[in-house]
Amino acid sequence: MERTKSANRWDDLATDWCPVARAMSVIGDRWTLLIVRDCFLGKSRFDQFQASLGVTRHVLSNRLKRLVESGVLEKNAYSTSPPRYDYQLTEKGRDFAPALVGLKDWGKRYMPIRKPAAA
Amino acid sequence: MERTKSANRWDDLATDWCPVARAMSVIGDRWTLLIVRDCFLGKSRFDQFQASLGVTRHVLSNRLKRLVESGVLEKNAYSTSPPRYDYQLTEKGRDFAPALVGLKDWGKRYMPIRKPAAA
DNA sequence: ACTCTCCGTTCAGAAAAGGAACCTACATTC
DNA sequence: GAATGTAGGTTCCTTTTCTGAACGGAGAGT
Repeated sequence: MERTKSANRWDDLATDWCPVARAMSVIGDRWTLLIVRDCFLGKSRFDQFQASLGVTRHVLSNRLKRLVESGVLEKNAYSTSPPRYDYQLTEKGRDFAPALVGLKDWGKRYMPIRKPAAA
Repeated sequence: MERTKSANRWDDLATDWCPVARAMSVIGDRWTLLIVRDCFLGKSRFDQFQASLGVTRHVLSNRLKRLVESGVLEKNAYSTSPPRYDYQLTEKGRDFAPALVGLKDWGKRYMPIRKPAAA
């Protein structure tokens, strides 16, 4: 593991001077932010995320793992008889709400809905 | 909701029902948001972004192209004698400020600076 | 015993990102 | 007037990540 090299690659964002970059190191990967959005919309289970996003199970698994590691989500067993888990927002995750609202407002204003092709 | 094929892949985000997802279709790719941040910090030229981010020129070129296409940035010739261009935020880009501030605040609060390894 | 659901993991192939060199067009210096 | 430098890219090849689809395990239902 040599580090001490790159000027600033993606994996170094966690230690960047800029708080936006550090935020991106947690939620900047493809799909991650949309998983968090789904959590705000009440989704909490693997298959719910998968159905909602259409992301591959492989990537979803990876993203959930990273979100738990970074303290945005918590993995809880909601059933032990069949071992089942769900993912809940932590305080760190819930406090992401203002940023998400900012993105929502901008998207609402500047990215109006367009139909995919035609009627 | 028949979608004919993909439930919801990355490239379909532009037409998603959710404004956050539509926002992500513009600024959700790796590095894109940090380019926008750099614009807010006064950077405007290709090599400035490249030096600031450490992203490859190839990816940077692609991201700038897409940001111009989506109306977040404008490409202007600031010199014709040596042909030189810079990238400026449009109104759409400038109005991204609240979202960026939301991310900054969250990063500042929940992603404190950690030193890369040790001295 | 067979099937179903939920929560993943594994594998091969496609797409994206990384790294470095190269190119254009002008300006400067030798 | 040939080499050198600078800004803004493009091209090429390798490495990493994502996709798509199948497989697995641990109960539950029938």
